Amino acid sequence: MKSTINDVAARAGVSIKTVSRVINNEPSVRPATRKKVMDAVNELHYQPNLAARNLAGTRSYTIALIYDNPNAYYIIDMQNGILETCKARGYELLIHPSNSKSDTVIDELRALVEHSKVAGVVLTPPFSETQSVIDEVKKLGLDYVRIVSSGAAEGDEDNCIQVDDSGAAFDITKHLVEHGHRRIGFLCGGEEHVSTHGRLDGYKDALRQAGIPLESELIIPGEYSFDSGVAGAKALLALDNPPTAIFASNDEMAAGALFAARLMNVEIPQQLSIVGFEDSPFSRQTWPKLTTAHQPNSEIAKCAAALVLNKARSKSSSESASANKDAGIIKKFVPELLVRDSSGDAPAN
Amino acid sequence: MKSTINDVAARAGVSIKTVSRVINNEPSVRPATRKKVMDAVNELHYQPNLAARNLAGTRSYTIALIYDNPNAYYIIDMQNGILETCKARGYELLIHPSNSKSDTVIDELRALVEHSKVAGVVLTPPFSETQSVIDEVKKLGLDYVRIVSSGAAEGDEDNCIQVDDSGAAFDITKHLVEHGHRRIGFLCGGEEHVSTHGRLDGYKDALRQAGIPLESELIIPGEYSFDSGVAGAKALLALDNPPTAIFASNDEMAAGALFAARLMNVEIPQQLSIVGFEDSPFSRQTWPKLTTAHQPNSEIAKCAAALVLNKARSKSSSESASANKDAGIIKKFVPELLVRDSSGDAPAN
DNA sequence: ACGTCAAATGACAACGCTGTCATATAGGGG
DNA sequence: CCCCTATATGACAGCGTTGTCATTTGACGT
Repeated sequence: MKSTINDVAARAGVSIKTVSRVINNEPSVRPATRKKVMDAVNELHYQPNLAARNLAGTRSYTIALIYDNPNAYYIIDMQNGILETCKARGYELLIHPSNSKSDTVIDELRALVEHSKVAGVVLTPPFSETQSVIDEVKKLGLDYVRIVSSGAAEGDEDNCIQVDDSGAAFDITKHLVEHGHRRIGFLCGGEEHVSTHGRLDGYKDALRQAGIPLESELIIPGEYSFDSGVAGAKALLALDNPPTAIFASNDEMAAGALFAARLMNVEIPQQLSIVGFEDSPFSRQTWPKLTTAHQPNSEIAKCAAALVLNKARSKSSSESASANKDAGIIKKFVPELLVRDSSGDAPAN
Repeated sequence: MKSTINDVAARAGVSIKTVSRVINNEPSVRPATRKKVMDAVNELHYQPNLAARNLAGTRSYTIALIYDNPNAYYIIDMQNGILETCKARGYELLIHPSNSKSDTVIDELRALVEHSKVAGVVLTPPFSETQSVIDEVKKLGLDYVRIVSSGAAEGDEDNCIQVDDSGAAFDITKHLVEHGHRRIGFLCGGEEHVSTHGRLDGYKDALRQAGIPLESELIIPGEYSFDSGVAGAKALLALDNPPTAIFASNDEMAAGALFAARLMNVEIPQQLSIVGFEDSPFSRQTWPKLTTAHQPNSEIAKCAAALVLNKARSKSSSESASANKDAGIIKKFVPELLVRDSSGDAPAN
């Protein structure tokens, strides 16, 4: 039933080693031979056995995704993106949810390496932005890719897929400014997230460029949660001179802001514009639907996976040195403004 | 660094086969020997190599989770539950999102079996309730567990973890009745889901038991989406004699109903009670927070995984026949009523 | 003390593949 | 046409475990 390398070798009339060479894209195989083998492979629908490969080779055919994120939609998108790349290249995905509060990741990482061979890991925030984790991964000699907010890429750009939070926040703010808003409230995400700072920076930059003075009373601390969105919006709307627009650091907070507005009988978007960030399914279920910034998570994941796989592969010397193998891998994403119904012109006043 | 079975054998002063026997819980090992081996295992932190096991044995140490569900929270819960069981028992999880619209699952299932050995699969709705998929899984001789709405368990109870939708819906409806509601609207989920019918049945049963006549105008077809919740609630509230409570088939629809109510200036829960189902994160982000039925998804997943593993294991004859190995595995769950703020006494009238 | 037999243990091949190293083969220069 | 060399191919040994089957051990009855 399941054909092995031996079957292929027999059918192609070569040794199993030659088959191995072909399926691993190693050099030193005559084109004619390569074709014979490929034909046999196709006829038999041969697929190399992963367990055997992992056992025999120095390379591994498994990568791990390390995460701890309460946002299920984000994780699912990540998984799907990585899975796509893995499937295409014959790798396996090991998913590894962990807890960023306790320090167990480090140990788990070690176990992962010792226990089953892992070719590389994809780290998502907050692990991707935690120095101790990064250090350990390096120490273990693992190939890795970090998905991070641009600010956290530092001198490690080669191993990062960046998300340009400040750029996207700039765009969003600019969108509001262009609609005549001059007083724009900003609801911050959690202090500990790098993205929080990036988004705030983008907001500030856009105001500065538009010549609008920063007003600290309009910047409210928060923590990426619905409740903090409600609270923040209430605070803003209670000001003597309330803003005509609110930029919430993510969709969940924006949904909270929307509710606060409804509560206080403020019409959206006629009296107040509200925008979010992330384009989570949330943003389509509020009413009105949220203007937000779309973050192509599964595309990001696909690129991250492709990047780790290339890293892992390039270490295997027998590999034919393909020149620009990283072609097509986008390393910096800027979430795109998505105008929906929760934002509009500033009230005539 | 990474210790192998050989290291353990050497340290314990036995052959590797004996070590193998011990770690696989096979009979015919003297207690004293077993202890020696276990000591060595612990001292060396020995973990059997999965690739080798998969390669050598007839058993496999990988199970797959097959799913196609837009609800990311549900999937994540499932994954976490299964992962917990797997980790505890030294298995690996292969996640396999698929598309229920196209018929590719069947082929993918075949590939899964041929390609990498898989000990068993956990099927979630809708695959778990699709006959062609179930048939194929059986044909492939795979061990499987289906997570299904009770109605779909038929004569296959041994392979099912059931969720008692009708029972939970009964409880929810009863809760409303006990608060004096006599006219209760029901927003249906999608026709194609078995759970839709189960939930509706529970609603009907509760009314019947309370001696409340069924009124077809109060039962609105829908499809488990926010929009359909909005539409359904609007329709109900527009009736000449509108209901005093609305039972939405899931939280998303309930959120929609909440919005429709706000729109029409209906106070919740003073003028109208609204309840959902599922206890998704949604239900805590609406305002007021939703009364709903809590479905312990990760617990369900844990049991499902334990069940497949037991099945897979029992086929290995060398296994010491542990009597009631399925002890502790719950095979029928009834989601539990969770009263929050969106439901209350029927208006005095 | 001895034979008996089930229970306990071990030797060894095999799983499907890759890495190493030896061997064969094809061109190119004399 | 032969030798040399680079290139192409193959033989074979592992990787860490389990399955099979042979061998040893110990408890028991005599």
